[in-house]
Amino acid sequence: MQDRPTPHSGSGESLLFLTDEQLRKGIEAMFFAYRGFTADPDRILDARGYGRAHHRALHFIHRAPGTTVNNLLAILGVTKQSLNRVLRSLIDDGLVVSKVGSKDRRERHLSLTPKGLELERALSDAQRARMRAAYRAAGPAAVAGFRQVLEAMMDEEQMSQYRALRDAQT
Amino acid sequence: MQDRPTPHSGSGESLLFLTDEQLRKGIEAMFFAYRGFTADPDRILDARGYGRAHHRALHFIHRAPGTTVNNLLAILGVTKQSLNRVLRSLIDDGLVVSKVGSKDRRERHLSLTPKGLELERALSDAQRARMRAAYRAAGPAAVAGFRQVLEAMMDEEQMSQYRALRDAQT
DNA sequence: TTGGATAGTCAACAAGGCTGACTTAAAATC
DNA sequence: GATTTTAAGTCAGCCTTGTTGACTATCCAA
Repeated sequence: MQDRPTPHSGSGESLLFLTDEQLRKGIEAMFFAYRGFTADPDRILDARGYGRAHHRALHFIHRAPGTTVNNLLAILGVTKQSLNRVLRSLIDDGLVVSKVGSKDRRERHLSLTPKGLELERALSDAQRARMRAAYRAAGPAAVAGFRQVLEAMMDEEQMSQYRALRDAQT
Repeated sequence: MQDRPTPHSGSGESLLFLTDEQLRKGIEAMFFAYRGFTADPDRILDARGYGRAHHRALHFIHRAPGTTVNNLLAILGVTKQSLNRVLRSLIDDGLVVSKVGSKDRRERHLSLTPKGLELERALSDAQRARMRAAYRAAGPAAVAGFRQVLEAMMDEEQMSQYRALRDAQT
């Protein structure tokens, strides 16, 4: 395997631990871990005929009940039609309700029905359980580092969306 | 799920930081960070008419030159047809070569052409640059924690694939 | 009051997953 | 030597989820 001792990463200030080798391990860890991260919800979704896109919509509607379609669009970073299709099936199946805005009647305010809350709960329970197990196995110090690196990996845009959610509420 | 209390500090304290709130932040951090993680390669791929599937194939062929189709199938976790479609375009475009095995002539051994190496390099340079920036911003201790949590998040299967690649090498 | 901007919907298409059935060639086994 | 298994590839057809572009409804400001 041609992983020579970092031919081109040797900018003088480069810290000792930032070899291409180390970075590559981080990249691959991210790839495989993301698969684990989504595996449990994926199984639940699959059994009910939904996909990851439905999960994302449920998650963020749950997080910010009454949010508008446009809001959700920005957070999910997809196009209107992509979201609309997913939202349509969730609404038709009675998991999400869409209410015309009272102030601005162009807007639709989204929220979960009891049935939607139930599925969201099942999904997030599964995902939290895995996250909890990983956190416990790694310990508090590792968790802090984990979050720091993830946050440093985001774009400005993602960062501000993340921050808004992170600091909101509860 | 192995939710046994782990042998580190006091169990009271170790439970304290595992609130649903903390877990939720971790989940959302993972979601937004993964977007950042793939953003740069996605732009490069898009410009050349490829997708993430092509990136994954190039990455793992680069990592293990001479690997077989079956091998790649296992690592990527997709079906033959799915991989074949992607591989076909990479071969037709002259980025990947498929050579009949000399020992077992049923097998096809895959490797990158100079052109394939060039694209792989562009993609991994971009991804490494982001990872490097994140690592630098977070510091060595955070990086260790980052890797620990990610590894704890994998399934058994992913873990062994990851380990094989991690420990292989040079 | 009209013209532009904004929120949302709908139609049609593409990428990349999937399953299942089948072929070909080679290796392994009986 | 005949049979079975394995590796790879192919065809057909499906689904989800991404895309663009055109359209409707509503609001707001000139």
